[in-house]
Amino acid sequence: MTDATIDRPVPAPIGFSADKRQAILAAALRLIARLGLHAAPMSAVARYAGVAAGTLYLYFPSKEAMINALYLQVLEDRDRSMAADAEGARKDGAIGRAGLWAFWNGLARWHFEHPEASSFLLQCQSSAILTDETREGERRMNAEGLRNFEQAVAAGRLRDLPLQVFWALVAGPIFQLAQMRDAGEMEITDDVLRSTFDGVCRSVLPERDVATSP
Amino acid sequence: MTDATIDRPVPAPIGFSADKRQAILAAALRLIARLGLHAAPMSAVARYAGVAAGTLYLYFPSKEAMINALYLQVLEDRDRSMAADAEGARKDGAIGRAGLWAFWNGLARWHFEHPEASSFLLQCQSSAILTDETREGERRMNAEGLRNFEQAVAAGRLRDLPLQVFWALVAGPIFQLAQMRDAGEMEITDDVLRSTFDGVCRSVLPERDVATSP
DNA sequence: CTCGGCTGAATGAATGATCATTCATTCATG
DNA sequence: CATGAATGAATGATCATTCATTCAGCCGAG
Repeated sequence: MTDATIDRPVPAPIGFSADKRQAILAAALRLIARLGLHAAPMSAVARYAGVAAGTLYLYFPSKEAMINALYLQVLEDRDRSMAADAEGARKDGAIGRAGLWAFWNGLARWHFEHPEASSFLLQCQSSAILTDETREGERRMNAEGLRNFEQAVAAGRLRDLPLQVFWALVAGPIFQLAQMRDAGEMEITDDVLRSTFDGVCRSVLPERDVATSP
Repeated sequence: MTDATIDRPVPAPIGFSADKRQAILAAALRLIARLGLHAAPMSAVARYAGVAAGTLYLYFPSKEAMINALYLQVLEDRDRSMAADAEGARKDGAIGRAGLWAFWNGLARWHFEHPEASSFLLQCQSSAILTDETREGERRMNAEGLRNFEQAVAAGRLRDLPLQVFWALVAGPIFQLAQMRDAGEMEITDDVLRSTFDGVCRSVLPERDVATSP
């Protein structure tokens, strides 16, 4: 038993087949969005993913772990999508109304174009199912955004607000619209997005930047 | 069997003992807030309420019905509390910054002073457990507020926004703060409330009213 | 005032259903 | 043939819900 025998003790570091893992997560997402976190049995996830029940446990140690993994993956998808949308608003963080639009619209559009993922996120966030580790992972993901935020505040390109107040004012309305949409209480039109964004600008931008452009 | 025999076919119209019914609902609220909608078994609700498991079913036909009843009751509590807080802002609907403060602060304070009830509401709203009937009941409860809103818009005391956008801008930030608080990510101080409210004013009040008072 | 029986709220052990999870077995692949 | 991913029936645990039984309080008769 030399040191060399310790090489790659586990052949596949994450899962066996990335496709299958993905199919499982996609099935879980759909079912949880449709039925709710409570009423989505693992057996149904397996059936929907086209695998046997036991297979789920080759990829995830438990249902809770699967949901937590899915949560982080959905967050990553959202971040990636927002980063792509923000291609225009470049580098240094030229906030102002246009920069905020790039950020806000990216977040809003993702939530409205991915209703299942959006519903899943909102359910997880208010359900005591996320572990401390997952919440820690989320915090780490947001570190860069936090840095940009502080920079923008320091440069006077955002009103001087605590980060959490900023997030509540910027993201809170989006999540609220998403929830009303999920409840079938409204449809999200471009007009709704525009007028909500206009309100958000007034709440977090310095006055001189509010009216910069439609 | 005359018509007279039909008198009072059921002695107690709602439940048997209002106290016991209340104890059950209070227990359900605490447990669901602490453990989450999924992990709150009826047996635990019964134990916590100091009654036997079977007793729950003398007061509610099912767990789902119990949760829906609790949801409507919590909404009524919140409305009552907000109405009491708004004693100052009287009659006609003198909105402006002061009137909005009466409304917004009432809503916000209730959510921060009743963390269990607040958490319960947020869980229900994103979990597909509310029936159409319950949602209809909620809509009926909000009818008066809707009328006041339309009046205020017509009188130019609120910016001309669709109702849902208004609600997203006013309530969305509160719910987001409540959720971050529930996740242990922040503490709600008076400063946080003040600066959030300031942002909300900018987003929904006409400019002339934004700076009326702190 | 007292006693015996009656009512129906309350009980909690039992039931049946549903799940998450396991593991002996299968089978495709190298 | 050997490996190990995949299977899916079986397991054990947990629940929501039921129902036969209990018993506290009430009422009419004596």
